[in-house]
Amino acid sequence: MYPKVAGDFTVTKEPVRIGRPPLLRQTNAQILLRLLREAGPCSKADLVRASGLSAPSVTNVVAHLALAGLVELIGEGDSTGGRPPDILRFRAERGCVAGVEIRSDSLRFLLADLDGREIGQAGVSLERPSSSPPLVCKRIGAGVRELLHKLSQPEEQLLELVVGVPAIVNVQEGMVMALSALKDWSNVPLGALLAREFKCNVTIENDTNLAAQGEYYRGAAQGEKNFVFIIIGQGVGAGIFVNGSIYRGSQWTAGEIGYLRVPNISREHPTIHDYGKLEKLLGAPGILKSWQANRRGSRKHPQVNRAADVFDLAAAGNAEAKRLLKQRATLLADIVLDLALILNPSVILLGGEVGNHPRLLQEVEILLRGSEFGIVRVGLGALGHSAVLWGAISSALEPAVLGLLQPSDSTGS
Amino acid sequence: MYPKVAGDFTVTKEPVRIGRPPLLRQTNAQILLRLLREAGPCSKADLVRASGLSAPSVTNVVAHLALAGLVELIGEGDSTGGRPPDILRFRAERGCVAGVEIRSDSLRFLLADLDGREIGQAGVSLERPSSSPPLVCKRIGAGVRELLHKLSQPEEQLLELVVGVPAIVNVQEGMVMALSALKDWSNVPLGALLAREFKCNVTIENDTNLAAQGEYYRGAAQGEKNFVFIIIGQGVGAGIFVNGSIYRGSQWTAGEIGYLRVPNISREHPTIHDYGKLEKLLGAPGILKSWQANRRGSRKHPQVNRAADVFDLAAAGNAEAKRLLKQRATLLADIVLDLALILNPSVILLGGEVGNHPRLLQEVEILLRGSEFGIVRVGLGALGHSAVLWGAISSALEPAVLGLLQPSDSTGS
DNA sequence: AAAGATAATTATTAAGCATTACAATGTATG
DNA sequence: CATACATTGTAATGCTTAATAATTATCTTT
Repeated sequence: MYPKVAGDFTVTKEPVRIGRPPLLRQTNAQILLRLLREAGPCSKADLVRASGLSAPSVTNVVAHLALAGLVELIGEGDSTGGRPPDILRFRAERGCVAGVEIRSDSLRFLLADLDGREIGQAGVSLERPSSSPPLVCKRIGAGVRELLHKLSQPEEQLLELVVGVPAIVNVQEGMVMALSALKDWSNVPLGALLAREFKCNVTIENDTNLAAQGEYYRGAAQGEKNFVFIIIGQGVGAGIFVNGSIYRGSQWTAGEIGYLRVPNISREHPTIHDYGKLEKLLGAPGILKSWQANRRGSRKHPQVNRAADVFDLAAAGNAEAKRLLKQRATLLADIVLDLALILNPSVILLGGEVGNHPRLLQEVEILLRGSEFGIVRVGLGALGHSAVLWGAISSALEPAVLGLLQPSDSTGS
Repeated sequence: MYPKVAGDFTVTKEPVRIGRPPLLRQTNAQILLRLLREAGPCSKADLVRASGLSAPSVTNVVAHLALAGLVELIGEGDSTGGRPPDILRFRAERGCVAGVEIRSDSLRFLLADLDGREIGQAGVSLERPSSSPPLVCKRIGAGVRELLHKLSQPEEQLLELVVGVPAIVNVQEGMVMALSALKDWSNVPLGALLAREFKCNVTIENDTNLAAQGEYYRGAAQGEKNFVFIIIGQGVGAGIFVNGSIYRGSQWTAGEIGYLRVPNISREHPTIHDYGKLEKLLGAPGILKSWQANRRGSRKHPQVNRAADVFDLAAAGNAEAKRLLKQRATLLADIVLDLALILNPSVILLGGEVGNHPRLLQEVEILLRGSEFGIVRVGLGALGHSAVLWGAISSALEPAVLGLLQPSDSTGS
């Protein structure tokens, strides 16, 4: 009497996350592991109180976690009037994760255990500034392997690798889509290339996004679920955090604020292979250029090497430098206000060679004073150059641990 | 040997979502119900195939759903070579949800069943433009009750009420924080006030956010997980969708783009109780004011009543109107580009009395042509005035159905 | 009319958590 | 120093839920 509709179901895309019995223990294993990692070593009884699970369940889950090598007993604790507890510990040495930062002229590596504690660092410089993708992959493979070996970590220990690239990145497919600095880095399947070098999972991510993640993980944005990290160095970019995680947009280009139209910026159409007008002014080269253009060789106009030197001169009282600083701060204040109005973040952090200067922050704060709307705390990033690597480590930790939890399904019983 | 750490756990904020046995059936009930609602009436066998669950489990879950009144048998279907299936149906009439829109001079009501199908509409005008909160609450109570009665829905049928307000809203606490139009609407606990009128759950939300939700639900943004809906009427505001849901920011003020600093806007500090400079230009009053200021009573400058009339004149070829249109379109194009650069949405929709004009869209599209960056599809909202109400209905549906699913826990057995 | 196919139900088995009972090992106290 | 009491952890049993297998019901096909 009613038409068949079975066919409609075949279009269901995902396999549907069904609730089978093992789901319960997996869920509880995640919860107990998280509690253990957050609270540090503790007893099963502590976990019982913290989780709300019954004691036998905790015992059962802990046994499975121990079998997966994620947890171990480290002896007895002090008694509090009864049987002394067996103290459990998260085995952070069960595996390690690696963060890689690709810069225009060098590579940086950071290795950390499953608690996110640094095991070792390394770096190599790329002889030619614009090396080809396959060569960079080889260098990354060699660099990470060397670091592992130096720290006597067998290669199987490496569970997750996250790479930060100064480019627009399709994270899902591991594709580097466009890189303003290097022309031959368009549509490079970096994830696939690196997957050949390592057996572990490889993730490619935009470096600015990772820097924001790093500040969230152990920098100036801890606990801030919605914030923006503006990085001003050679170019200008922003990492946007929304609901506690990186926001990438619909085509992976969120946060490309180098082309923003703010007051005092002439209108022009953004193009991919060139810096935006705003970026040209606010970036380090733009500041140096402006300084040199006005330079008359006097003592009031000393030679400088870095953009930050100009700001230092301003701090020292140099009038011309102060004028330049104020001009750039005005630009930045407009960006900050626009971001605050659109996104209403709890804080906007400044970073990068230019952005990390205290005097610049101070000027911006003065310019923003008096607003009733778009109020936002502005601050400096706390991690400096290492923000990207720590963001990579941070992104790698969760999938690494989850990966170790899944096989416990098959090893069960 | 090791210090006690039990105390650390007491600071754990949430009660922790533990995995107890009932979780499984709840999860599966949600999944089956979603499948049934998406695919329309079907048999248990169809659900078995679609979900991956076993037939007995489906039978069990369906029995519970039927007990909760969410599902019913509507007879036998056609056989496909064997026993004819019992066709199941989602009982959309199990309850209803209401959407309310508070405008400066009127209230609008919309009632829908659990399938989101309209049951009825109503509206009342507020005699005084700035009515006090308690009075508005009474009007809402009376209006919704009257509508329910007219449609012979018992009051217990109403499961969820969502109210859209043209103000900044703390959704979590149901507080109307600030309303630029009405001065006495600061820090009004509208949620608490309305909770006295109705026994069901009440949610307060910003009207622009709800309008975006509406366009996502059944308008021009269906399937767009990241988009922005710009509404230009009296003022200017934006509803931001991120990862498939409303983004509200850290202090509920995301999308307040009326104060944005774009080119050709003089810098000023945003204040809460006044429109922003940009808002003053782009809003309907600003357009009318500009038109009237240049007006010389000639045939080339006819009297107009609405801002959209000016755009109509531009479409008809009036040179002065075309100039005005282009000027405003330039402003809007700057906003659109900035939003596209920061958020990289898949589409930006225009709506509201002014924003919904095709000629304005056309001009903006022309101005944005040529950009390689910040490319974004621009379009018009499809729902017009009813977007807010449909957004309210959309937001109400999920919690309403989930609310009916929970008690099935206690009614079990 | 008999055989085969599809739908739904009814045991039966397996996995997982809660409750209860109990063993192990301390502290507190007379 | 011996006993009572507190705390931790484990073992045994029962409840919830889902998967598997077997059974029944009903229709189509030959």
